[in-house]
Amino acid sequence: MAAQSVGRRERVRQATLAEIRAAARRLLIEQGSQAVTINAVAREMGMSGPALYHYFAGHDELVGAVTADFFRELTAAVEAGRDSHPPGEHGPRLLGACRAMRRWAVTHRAEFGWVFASPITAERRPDSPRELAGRDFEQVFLEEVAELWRSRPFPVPAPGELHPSIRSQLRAYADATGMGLPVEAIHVVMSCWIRLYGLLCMEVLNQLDFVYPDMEAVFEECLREIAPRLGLDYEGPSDL
Amino acid sequence: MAAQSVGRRERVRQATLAEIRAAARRLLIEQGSQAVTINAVAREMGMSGPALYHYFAGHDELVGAVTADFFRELTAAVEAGRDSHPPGEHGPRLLGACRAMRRWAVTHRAEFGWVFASPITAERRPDSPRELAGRDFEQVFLEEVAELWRSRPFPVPAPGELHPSIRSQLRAYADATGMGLPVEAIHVVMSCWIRLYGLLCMEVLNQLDFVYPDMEAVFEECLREIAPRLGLDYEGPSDL
DNA sequence: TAAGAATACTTAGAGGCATTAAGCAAACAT
DNA sequence: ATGTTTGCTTAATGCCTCTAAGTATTCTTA
Repeated sequence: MAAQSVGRRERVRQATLAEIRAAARRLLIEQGSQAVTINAVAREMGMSGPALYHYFAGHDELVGAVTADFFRELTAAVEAGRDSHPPGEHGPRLLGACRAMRRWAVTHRAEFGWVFASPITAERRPDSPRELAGRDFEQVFLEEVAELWRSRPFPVPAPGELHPSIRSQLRAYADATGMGLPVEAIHVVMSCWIRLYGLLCMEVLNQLDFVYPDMEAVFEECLREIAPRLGLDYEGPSDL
Repeated sequence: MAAQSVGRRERVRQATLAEIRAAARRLLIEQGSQAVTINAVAREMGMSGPALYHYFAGHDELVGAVTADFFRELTAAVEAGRDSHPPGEHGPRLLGACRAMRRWAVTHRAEFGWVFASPITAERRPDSPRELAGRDFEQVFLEEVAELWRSRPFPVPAPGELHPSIRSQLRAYADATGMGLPVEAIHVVMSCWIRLYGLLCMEVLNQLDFVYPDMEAVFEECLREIAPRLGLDYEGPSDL
C-alpha cells in the first residue's frame, strides 16, 4: 500500500525539519549566531513560535542539529579534497583534506566559527547528532593517517623521549579508541593536528587579523612545516 | 576644601563600579558567561535592574569593562612571571612570561575563555578599555622580544624565503606599529606566538581534552620547540 | 466510510532579559 | 536655602524560551 517505505507523513516532516535548519543557517549567515532564535527561525518561515517545539525539544537541540549539518558538510568537503588524489597516495590525500578543511572554513566563516568557536555550550551527550557528526569528521583524518602509517611509517620519537604524562594520556586515548598506532605515532599526529587546527581556530576567531588579514600563505607554511613530520613531501597547492 | 583630589562622590562611584564588575565576574565563574546579564548582576548586589545603566551604557559595555579587568590581571601575572628573572636574561624572562600566561589561563579558565574565546562580539572601537588593555598585554611580549632581538638576535629566514604575501603583510604591520624589528624577525616571533597562543586557545576551548585532559606537559613541549627558534636555551619549569 | 487517534499548528501566558522613560530622594554646590 | 546633580526606583515595551490548552487536518481502522 505504501508506494514508498517511509510514508508521506514522515517525508513531509523531514522536509520541514530541513527547512527549519536551512532557515536557521540563513539567519546565522545574515545576522550572526545571536539571531538564531526559536522565534526568529519560526518567523523566517512563516510559522509562529512554539510550532518549532514539534520538531526540536528546545533551542539547544536546534543548535545541535544545525551544528551537525555543518559537520556533515565539512566532512563531505574534506573527503572530496582528499579524494582529489588517488587512493594510494596518502601524502597528497592528507594535504588535500587539510586544504579542503581550510577552504570550507574560510568560505563558510560563520558556520565554521559556530562549530568550533562556540562557548562549548550545554553538557553534550555522546550520542547526540552533533557528537556523532563530530566523530565522523575526526575519523576522516584519523583513518587516512592510520593508512599512511601502515603504508609508510613516519619517524617517531624514541620511547624514552616522551614525557610520562603525555605517554600515559596517549596510552589511554589509544586504548579507548582502539586505534592501531603506537603512542609515539599518535603523539606526532596530535602535535601536527594541534598546529593546523589551532591556526584555523585563531583565524576564524579573528585573533590574528591584526597582523595577517589574509592567512592563506600562513596556512601553507604551516602545512610545509607539518608535512615532513609525517614523512610527506610538501607540494604547493594544486591551484597555483 | 577637598581633602582628597577626587572627591567623595567620585570615590563612591568608583567603588560601585568595581563592585559591579566583581559581581559580574562571580556570576561568570559560578554560572558561566550566559549568566552575566544586566539583571542578574544587579540582583547579585541588591540593586534592581536599570540602576546599572548609570554605570554602563549597556550590556556590551559592561562586558567590555570586565574583559579589560581580566586583561589587566593577566598582564600583571605575565609581568610577574617575567620579572621572576633578572632584567638582562631575556630568555628566562620570556619563558617565565609564557608560563605565567598559561598558569593564569588554567587557574582562571572562565576568565580566559571569556577573553579569548568570545565570539568577537560587537564592532570594537580601538579606544575602548578592552582594546587598550589588550594592546598593553601584547606589548609585554613584544617589548621583551624586541629587547631580546637587540641584545642577541635570533636566526631568521633569508629574505627570499619569505612568501611575498606574508612579507608584505608583515611590512604593513611593522610600519603601523613602528616596531624596530626586521620583517623576518617578526615572522619568527609571530609563528612562535601563533603556536603558543593557539595551543592555549584550544586548551581553554576544550578542543583537546578528548586526548589530553592535562595539557601541562604538552605546553612545556611547545615551549621546548619554540625556544630554539628564538635562540633561547630551554630550561624546565622552575617548580620542578 | 465513519468514528477515533495522531499530528500540525494556533493563541495565551508565565517568567527572564535589555533598554527607555518618568519620577523620587538624598547629596552636593553655591 | 535652593537648585542641580546623582543614585536609585518602578513602569512599560518588546524580545526571548518554553508550557499549556485548544483547533483543525490528516491518518487509521473497525
